[in-house]
Amino acid sequence: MVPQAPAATRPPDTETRPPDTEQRIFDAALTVFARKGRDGARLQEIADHAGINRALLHYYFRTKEQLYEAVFEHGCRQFMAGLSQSLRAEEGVEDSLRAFVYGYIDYIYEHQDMARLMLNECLCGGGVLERHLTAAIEAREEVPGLLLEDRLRAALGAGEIREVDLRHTLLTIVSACLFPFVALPTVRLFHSRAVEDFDRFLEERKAHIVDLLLAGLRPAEEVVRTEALA
Amino acid sequence: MVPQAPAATRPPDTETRPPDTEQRIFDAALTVFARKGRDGARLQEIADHAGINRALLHYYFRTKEQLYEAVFEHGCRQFMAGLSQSLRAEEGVEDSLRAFVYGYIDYIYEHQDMARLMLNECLCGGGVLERHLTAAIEAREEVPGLLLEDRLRAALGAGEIREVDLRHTLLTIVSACLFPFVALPTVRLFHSRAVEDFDRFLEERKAHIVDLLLAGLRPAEEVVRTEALA
DNA sequence: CCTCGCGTTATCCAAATCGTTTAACAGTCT
DNA sequence: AGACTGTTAAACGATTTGGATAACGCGAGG
Repeated sequence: MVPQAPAATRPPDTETRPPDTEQRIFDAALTVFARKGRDGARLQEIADHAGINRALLHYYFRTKEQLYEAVFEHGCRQFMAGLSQSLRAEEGVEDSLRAFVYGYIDYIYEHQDMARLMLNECLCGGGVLERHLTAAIEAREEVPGLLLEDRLRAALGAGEIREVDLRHTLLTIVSACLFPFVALPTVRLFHSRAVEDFDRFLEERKAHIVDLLLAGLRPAEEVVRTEALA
Repeated sequence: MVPQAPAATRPPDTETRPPDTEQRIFDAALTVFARKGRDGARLQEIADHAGINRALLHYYFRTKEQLYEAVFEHGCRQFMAGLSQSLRAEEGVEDSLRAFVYGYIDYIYEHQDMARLMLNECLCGGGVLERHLTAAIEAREEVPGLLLEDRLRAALGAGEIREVDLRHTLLTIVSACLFPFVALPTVRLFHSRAVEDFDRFLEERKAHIVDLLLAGLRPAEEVVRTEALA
């Protein structure tokens, strides 16, 4: 009889010293799946990355399919939760936007593999990703970005920003933050800074996005004032 | 002795009726490689997509590696050439930006698989993509976007746009145009329009990007004028 | 102390699948 | 008829997956 996932029996949290093998498998699988994709990934490579025997993968997760599902489910939930938690709520629109961009880029930087895994899912249909995301949405879990959308909507109602399509604006913000990570090899060719000092490149990027967006959303009140004076 | 790629002997263009098998293989391989990646793609699936026998793949391209290389090389060159050709040169900054965004999105729409294939390459290191791109750049081939960068630089020098980092601005534009395609399954969840009527969604997107960018780049001359009047 | 259970490894196995090769077949051209 | 080309069916070897087995180390508990 093959024992079921031992995680179910570990909650008593014995005094043993298993150096968190399950987490190491998660990390290794995430890395390999993100690069090679669901089908391209080899169990042997995952086992090597985790520094364990291949048979142990079957001990924790019976099949490759279940491993992928677990990695995606676990990673997705943790990713979304951690992300929405790291995005502090601010009062004003300007501060909200700045906090989002800075928090988003910082978070993605720390979870690049998860971002790549999600994108990989998108490339091959996105069935699994869609399922998990809709489940997260229906479960009323906090979806990052919706908070910012609310802020923008309020600001738009108050005339603090121009009349723009909020959904498209939000998509543009996310694109500007996320795309450089997933397209890094291409970005490097045109952005020497991203090669020499990636951290500094990201700081420049944050400032640029906030600057461009704030300028793009600012209401053209000066024009009105000018016309009023004319 | 296995015959070399018959394309080399076909230039006499015999009166035979081979319904362009090579092109069908290219298209099928592009589709499958873009979704499953270099390792994840199966020759059987490519053959099925092309409606041919698996052995015929080896008749045209000796190995899977060479097939991938050929698809990438051929597709990449054709993609870049066609793209830079479809981006008409305009005089003013505003028209240049508009032409770029509209042309870029239209072109990507017609070549989504190639875009996805390139991104897939990025996800697994980007070695092949980097090699082909640097080769294209060194060969002085026209790289899409550089023309727009020149226009923006000139406009910046003439004070027609705000003082911004051109490289980051260009990256933001490309991100805003490209990301929705590669992340489509996710976008669909938040953008109902992208599900119901993708074409109309793209039209909205073009208009939004141009609008936001023009507003974000417009110099705050009204403020100056206002101050001058004061 | 011994024994048991659990995490772990080494090893092996059957079945499926993959990439590749070979031989043969059906046309067309000479 | 013979040669050549595009194509297919079949087969080969290597790899991958899922699964099983036995054994080892080691802490917990009797």
